[in-house]
Amino acid sequence: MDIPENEKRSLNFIESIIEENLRENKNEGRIHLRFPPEPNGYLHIGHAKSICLNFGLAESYNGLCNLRFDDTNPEKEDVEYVDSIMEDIKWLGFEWNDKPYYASDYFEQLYEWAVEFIKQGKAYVDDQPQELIREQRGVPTSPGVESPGRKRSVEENLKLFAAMKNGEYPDGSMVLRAKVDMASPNMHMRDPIMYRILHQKHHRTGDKWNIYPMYDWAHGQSDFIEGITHSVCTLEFEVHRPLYNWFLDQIATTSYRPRQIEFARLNLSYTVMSKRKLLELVKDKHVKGWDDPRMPTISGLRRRGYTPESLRSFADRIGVAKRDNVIDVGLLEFSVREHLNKIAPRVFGVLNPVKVVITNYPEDKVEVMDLINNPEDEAAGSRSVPFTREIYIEREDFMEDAPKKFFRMGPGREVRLKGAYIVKCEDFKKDADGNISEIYCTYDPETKSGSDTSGKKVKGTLHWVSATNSFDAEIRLYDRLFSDEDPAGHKEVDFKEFLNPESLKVLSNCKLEPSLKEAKVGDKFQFQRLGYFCVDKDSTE
RNA sequence: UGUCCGAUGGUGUAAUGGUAGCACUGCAGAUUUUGGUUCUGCCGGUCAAGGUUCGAACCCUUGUCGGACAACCA
Repeated sequence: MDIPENEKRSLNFIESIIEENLRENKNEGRIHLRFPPEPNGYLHIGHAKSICLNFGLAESYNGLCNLRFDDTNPEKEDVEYVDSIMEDIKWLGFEWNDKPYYASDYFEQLYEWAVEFIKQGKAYVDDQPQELIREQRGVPTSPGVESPGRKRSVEENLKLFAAMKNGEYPDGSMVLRAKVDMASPNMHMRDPIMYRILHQKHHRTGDKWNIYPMYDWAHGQSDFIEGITHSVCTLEFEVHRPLYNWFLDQIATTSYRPRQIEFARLNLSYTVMSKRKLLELVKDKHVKGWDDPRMPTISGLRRRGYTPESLRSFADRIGVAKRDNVIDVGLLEFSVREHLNKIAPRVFGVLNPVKVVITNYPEDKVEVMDLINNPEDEAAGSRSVPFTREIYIEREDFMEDAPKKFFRMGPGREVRLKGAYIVKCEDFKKDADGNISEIYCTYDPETKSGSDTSGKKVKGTLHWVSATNSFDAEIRLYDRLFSDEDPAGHKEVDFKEFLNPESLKVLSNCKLEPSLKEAKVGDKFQFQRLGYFCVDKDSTE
């Protein structure tokens, strides 16, 4: 990376740690990260932050980044999620090292290590009821009490553990616990559970296992097996770190150690981020699926028209630190607009049309106007837009009694039709309900766009679409899903109470310029003076 | 009454003992055939009190506030 010294970006705290480790040649100077999603839901913008962080760190330090599915809880996990996760990471533009890894691939090794633990007296089977174990663990402010299982002989433990594995006991009847310290002020050190009995089919290992490792026993060991050097996770795992290190110290035989580093997860205003709540929105049909354009999922944002670039620049902008944060959702929205402004072709679309008749324009004439596609990008070229006697403009662009600051059309006012002529409103007609039904204008032939010889200056420029050379389309207007800044932050009120009833508006009678006929699913456009739109996957001819 | 973590404008994030900067937002203006974009300017901040030091956002102490931890979830 060739960054001039004076423009050198300052390091975030994780980069500082990495550079320090590089200087001291820790782990032979290797940099190896991993992104470890549990395949129990779709990835959201918070995961995008983590993906950009982990894969980005690997990129900038010439290291590697594994994709590892943390699939140790078959009750919640599914291949559907595995597939969507891989798709989202690829779409974001990152490549994982080698192949997708799975914690479930290490079940055998984990089991062997556990047996070793038992032999060394570092683990024991506890057959007490779950409630009792929980009770004995105590509370953070006072020590727990030791389980009678602690005194079980190695032989007995070995026998019991093998029987657990062989499916001889029912779910929940026994666990394997590490013998650490029941008096530790850190709850995670109070003889943590390493294995539970679960007669549950796993999406990869099938019926092979009747016991499954817990997070703490699986995660650090997986890092270790894969040679991970920096294991980046979110703040809530901070208290797990002593246990993470303790387990590693028991199994490591060299100085190599992965190091767990915690950062603050992303919070976004006006949205919910927990997988549980997102799942609830999907299940209760408040949205049309995980990829509903209002969802903060990566697939939802993609469908909404976000680009990978915009998400990556967003991730850059929000930074990485350890303090809790709430990012203004406006910053995310800014990031797409910023990118789309540069790449999206400008087109004309009239969402809420009202007809305008240009009375002095020949009835059958069709003039082909040449319009610039993108003022931000000369290479984008231009396109043809037909201009005719009858056109549509936006209903909101006409006002019968217009105030001074209203620069658009009104009786007696002149405005420019962008890329065409300056027209003057001469008259209008209303229907029985008092709505404007038709507007009558005259145009000035001297004012043709690009060859204007009139010298006229007008305040307003409107977009328009030919009434005879356009087509109808359904347009969906999306707004924020929640009307409250922190929908999940109210103890007494369910977050769903804050659902924005106006988050989706479907407009059916919109008029689009002919060039849009060619548009394909995923294509993004700026409807001039309106905003950005993209072709949805369920679009029809 | 425990342990751990954190605290810089409205929101994020830099400054790592030496001029508190950047981005978003907001406000004002300029340009503009998008009330867009772009450009310029402005508003606005070191949680508190002590200490160390020539000098502290930064180091120390105490306090305050916020968060995490008591699933056979991750």
